Amino acid sequence: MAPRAVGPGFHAKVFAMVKRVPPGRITTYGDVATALGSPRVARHVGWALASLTDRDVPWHRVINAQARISFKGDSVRGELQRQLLEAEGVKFDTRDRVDMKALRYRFHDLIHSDTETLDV
DNA sequence: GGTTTGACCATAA
DNA sequence: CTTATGGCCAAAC
Repeated sequence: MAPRAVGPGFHAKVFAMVKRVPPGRITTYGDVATALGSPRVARHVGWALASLTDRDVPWHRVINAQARISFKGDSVRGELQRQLLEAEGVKFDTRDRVDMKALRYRFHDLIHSDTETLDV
């Protein structure tokens, strides 16, 4: 694949949004997508990051709603992401899960917190 | 310009 | 808990 080196449009928003995430914090694709205006574009968020390679975008701070690292096929990226997060102080659970409730970074109050998943 | 795909999410079983 | 299915939308082919 040969992605463009310039801002493809939607990706630009994703990149800018991910750049907002402070170190030691994590966020989910859905949150980024919601912050962009539509929670349905969650797939594009990850897909946009897929085009990333060496940029100022902390893609490793973006995980899925399951509080786990998502990767389809190449597990190498997942291991790398885990190392990058650990380097920032993010601790992983025994099942490779992070404390989303505490580390989840919210871009704005635009996200509905109606459904609170009470687990554990 | 139609088809395929994809680092997802929510819901159901 | 895990697995399966549908949906959603932009970019790549």
